[in-house]
Amino acid sequence: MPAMHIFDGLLGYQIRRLSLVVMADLADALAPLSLRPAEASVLFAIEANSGLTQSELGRMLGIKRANMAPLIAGLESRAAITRDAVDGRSQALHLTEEGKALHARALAVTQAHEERCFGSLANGERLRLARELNQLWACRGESVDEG
Amino acid sequence: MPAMHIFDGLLGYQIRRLSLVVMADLADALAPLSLRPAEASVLFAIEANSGLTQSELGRMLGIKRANMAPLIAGLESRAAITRDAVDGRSQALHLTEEGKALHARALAVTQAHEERCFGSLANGERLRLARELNQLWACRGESVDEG
DNA sequence: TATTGTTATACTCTATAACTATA
DNA sequence: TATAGTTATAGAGTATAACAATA
Repeated sequence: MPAMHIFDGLLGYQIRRLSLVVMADLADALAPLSLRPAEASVLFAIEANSGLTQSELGRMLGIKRANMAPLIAGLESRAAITRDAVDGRSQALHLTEEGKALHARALAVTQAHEERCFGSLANGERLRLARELNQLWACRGESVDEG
Repeated sequence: MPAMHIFDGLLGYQIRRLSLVVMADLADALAPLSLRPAEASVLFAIEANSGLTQSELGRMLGIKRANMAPLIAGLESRAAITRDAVDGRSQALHLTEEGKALHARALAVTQAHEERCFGSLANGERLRLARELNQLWACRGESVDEG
C-alpha cells in the first residue's frame, strides 16, 4: 500500500473523506424509505419547528431557496407535508400524519446509522466531537442566499 | 433564529455541514490555478508517489477508475503529468516540470486554506482531530472498485 | 479469469441568474 | 426596494454498467 501520510495532517481532506463515507451510509439506510438525506433533514427541521417557512428552513439548513423549492414540492406531492399560506408570499410548513410517520421511520434509521458510523466513540466523546465540528462552521458568515 | 438543537448531537450532520464549508473555501482558493479539489489531491498523491498507476491512485484516494480517467486526461492535456506505459495496460504517472510548479502552488494555497479554516485550533489539537476523523473512515472496508 | 483503462450515463447536491408576485 | 418562491441551467463529484485490451 502506497504511503498516505501526505494527507494525514490535512484536516480538510480527512473531513471530506469521512463525510463521503458517512453520507453514503446514510443514503443507503434511507433508500428503503425513498428518502434522500436532504429530504430527511427537512422532515427533522419541520417536525421540530412546525409552521416555519421555506426561507427560514433554507437558512436553518444552509439550503438555498432555489434548491429548496423542488425538495418541498417533492415532499408535498408525497403528502408528507402541507403548505398553508401565511402571507400571500410565505407558506407555513407542517407535517401531515403520513409525514409524521415517515419522520419517525427516518429518525429511527438515522439513529441506527449514527450508531453504525460512530459507535466506536463513547457518548461523551461523540457530543464533544459534534460540538467541536459545529464550532468550526457555525461561526462563519452563513450567507446562504444573498444572491 | 429557530431552534437548531435537533442536529446538535448528530455527528453525521455536523460533519456534512463542515465539509461543505471547508470544500467551498478550498474550491475558491484553487480556482485561480484552474484546479479543482479532486485534481489537487491527485497532484499531491503523484508528487509523493511518483510512478504509481491510475488504479493505485484511485484506491489511495477513494476515486473509482471510471472517474479517475477524465481527471488524469485533463491533467495530461495541461501537460502537468505524463503517462509511461509500464505494462501494456498500466501506466506510470509522473509530474512534469509544469506539474511540479503547479503542485507547489496548489500546496501553498492548500496550506493557507487550512490555516483559514482551522486556525482557531492549536497545532496539537489539529493533528489530534485529523487522526480522530481518519480513524472513523480509514478502518472501513474501503472497496472503492470491486464492480 | 481478473485487472487496467475507457466511455456513457444517471444521481445528489450545490450555485447562479432571471423571473413573478408580494410586502 | 426587499423578500418569498419558482424555474432553468450549470457544475463537481459520485455511482453503475458495459466494453476493449492485456495479464
